[in-house]
Amino acid sequence: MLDTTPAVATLPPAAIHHGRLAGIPAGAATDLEGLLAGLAPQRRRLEAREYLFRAGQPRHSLFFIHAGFFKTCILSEDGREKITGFRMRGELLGIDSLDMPCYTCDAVALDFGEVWELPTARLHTDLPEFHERLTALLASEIRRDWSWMLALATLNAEQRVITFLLDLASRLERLGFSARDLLLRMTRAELGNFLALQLETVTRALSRLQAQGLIDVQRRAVRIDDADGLRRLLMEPR
Amino acid sequence: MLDTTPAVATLPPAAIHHGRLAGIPAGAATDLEGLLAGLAPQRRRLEAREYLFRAGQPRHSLFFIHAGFFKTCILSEDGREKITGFRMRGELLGIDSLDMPCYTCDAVALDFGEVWELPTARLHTDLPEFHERLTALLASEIRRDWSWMLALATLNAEQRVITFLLDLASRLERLGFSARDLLLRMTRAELGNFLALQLETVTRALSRLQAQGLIDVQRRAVRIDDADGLRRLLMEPR
DNA sequence: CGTTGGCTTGATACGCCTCAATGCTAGTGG
DNA sequence: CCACTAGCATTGAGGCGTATCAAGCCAACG
Repeated sequence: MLDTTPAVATLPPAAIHHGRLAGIPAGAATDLEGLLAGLAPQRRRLEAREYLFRAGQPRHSLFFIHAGFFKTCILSEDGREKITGFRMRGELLGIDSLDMPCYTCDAVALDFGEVWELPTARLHTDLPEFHERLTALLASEIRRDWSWMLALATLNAEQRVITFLLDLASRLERLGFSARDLLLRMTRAELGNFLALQLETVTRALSRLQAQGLIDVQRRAVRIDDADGLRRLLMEPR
Repeated sequence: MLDTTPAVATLPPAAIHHGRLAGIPAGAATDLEGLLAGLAPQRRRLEAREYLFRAGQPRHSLFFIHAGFFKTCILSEDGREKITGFRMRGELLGIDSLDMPCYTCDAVALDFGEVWELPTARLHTDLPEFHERLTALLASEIRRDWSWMLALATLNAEQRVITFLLDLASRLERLGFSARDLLLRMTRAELGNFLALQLETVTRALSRLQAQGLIDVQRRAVRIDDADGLRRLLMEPR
């Protein structure tokens, strides 16, 4: 039987971020969390595929992700869609529309999730020092986006998938989870959308990496067997 | 003889942003400009291809573009490069590294240029209300990046070039210049880099659009003859 | 007037997309 | 407990769009 929590098999129960709501992680708190907890924010739980907000809805709050995985995506007038990022615990949703009356992207839970609602009005009055943090978060989102733009423009399909896996691994590790055992919360189609590839191409890339013995793929469960081998492939011309 | 200022042929001399330094534009000021002029900032002039700053250099200032065109680009460890944007009068350079001790991208003048140096320390003390503006600028840079990520991921070569031309036209128009007569300040290679295409592909796309009578290309001078025709091509599947 | 950097065009190759079929897993209801 | 189903993932075959390589062109400049 496939364990649904491969990423945390070796970690204390407190670190479990998978499983149902009982398993809300207590460990691996970010420093942001302590700051925001002082506001006693409204908490909101979401089910898989539930929208936290949609582009166009009036915006009054930011949301701190306390548990779960989210995607943010934008939609053009003619229906083209792009996932702009996969967001996890410790990140904020809604900062891209801080200066707007309405949200400018959709935020969707990929799994269950819990967010803390942070009305921007209250942030202003109760937590003025937070403004500084917000600037830093905005700037780092820009750098992150640029870095993905670079990756999508200069790497081939296999290299993009590798970049995604290594990025996910390092983010999970920073939260206290295993950097070897990943559980992808998104479909191949969503991954392809984010990486500007077709879902079949993602599948093929994963299969090829597995054939080379670098990773092990069991549908959404990916084990990284040879991170250095993956990094070596990133160095190749294209 | 090719006029080097085709974009402004029908505009008053004050609006000329091309030509040599004598032609620094007086018109089309952004509201930011008035705010910043009060600081009596240090001015700096740059020649074509001159670096305003490079990634890794200690960062103390933002720069307001008073005249000229710039590109910002990032470089990966293994030498892959990506132009993250072309910046013009009224925009700020350096906001992406606001929270860092060093710049995280290169900023290069594509032509002559004049910038106003804004030491962040002074901004804090002398212009506290600017913080709000900065947040808005950061958020809108994120949305702009996302919008380009969408374009690069979902449009074909020709459509990307069209999107670039229409975007440039509208930005120039907002500054008070012609939206029909564009003068590209970047090489085909730079344009290709930005659009995630090879320079030959950019050339071919421009040639094809010209063959359809939608634009007229004379090297860097591009005249938009049928903007609606261009927009119609954007709607097609891909 | 030669040189240089940038632009254009052509021929060919190749990586990814597209379309189609099959497989796998989890969930559902008999 | 076992069909049955629905959704997602995998694999294959073939076509297409862009990259690559190569040659020639053009304008600017010393």
